Amino acid sequence: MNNYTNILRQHHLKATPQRLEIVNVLVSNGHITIEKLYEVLLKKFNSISLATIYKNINLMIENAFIQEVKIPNEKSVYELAKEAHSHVICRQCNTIEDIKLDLSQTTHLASQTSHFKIDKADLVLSGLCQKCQQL
Amino acid sequence: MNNYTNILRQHHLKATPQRLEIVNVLVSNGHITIEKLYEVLLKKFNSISLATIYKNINLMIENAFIQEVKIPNEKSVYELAKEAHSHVICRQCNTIEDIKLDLSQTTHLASQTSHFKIDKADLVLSGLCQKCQQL
DNA sequence: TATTTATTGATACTATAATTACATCATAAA
DNA sequence: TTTATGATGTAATTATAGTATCAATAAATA
Repeated sequence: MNNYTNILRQHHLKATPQRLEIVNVLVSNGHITIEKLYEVLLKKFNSISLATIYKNINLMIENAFIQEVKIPNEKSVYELAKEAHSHVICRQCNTIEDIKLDLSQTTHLASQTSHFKIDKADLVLSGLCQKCQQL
Repeated sequence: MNNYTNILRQHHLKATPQRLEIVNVLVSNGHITIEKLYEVLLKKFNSISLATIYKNINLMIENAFIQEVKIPNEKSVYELAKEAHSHVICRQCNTIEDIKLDLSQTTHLASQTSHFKIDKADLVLSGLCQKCQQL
């Protein structure tokens, strides 16, 4: 029983090979679209169904195991749930990286000016990654 | 010739009644989905076509006259293009407000840690608006 | 005000995204 | 190892989003 089996069970999800592979892909790729996830899983399970992907992604979201990340001008990607963080995306190659930034000052200031009680900050920074800057 | 006519012409768009109303709705509502925009325009033009909405929204985006805003867990909304700003959304009533925040420190820091050349920051803050806090 | 050119609305269509039903099969727990 | 429960794959289906065509019409300009 590998370690992803435990993670899945903790979220009340049976550890099927398909799910283990989804987790595996999320751990290694980090951020992925439904479409791409299907494509990748097809390599391992040549008869996997898109319905299975959708059913699992939805279940995992319900169980707060993964979360959707909306990217300006792009399709949504999914990532394993973890502590709050922001994202950096390269507009050239679409690489997405997590980045830990302290936004407490910003949200505090925003609370004051807007009179909203703010408890979440979704930040997506766009630009060029190191590689693409050199091209 | 009202003032929206000029704005449209400056963006090389003929000032049709439908377009003037789209601008009008964007100015007063601030942020709106395609769906809702269609709904609202139908009140004024009872035979307006959804195709007209799409054609205009796309044209206006191409002409950098309006822009799409992606909101976590919600449909995209459209707003008039203006100087960079962030958004605050109420998770209860879905009200969206613009907010001007200085993110230069944050993006500068992010550039250093990520080695990305960052030129854009999309920030969506979520919480409860003043009204919904009281309910 | 006549002419050119773009826009509109109607309709049909295409594309993409997501869900359902159900028989078969696998996992987890007894 | 057996059984109950839940997951999978297939296929059909529904939902949602967006585009193309084109005749009629309106806006801009000369």
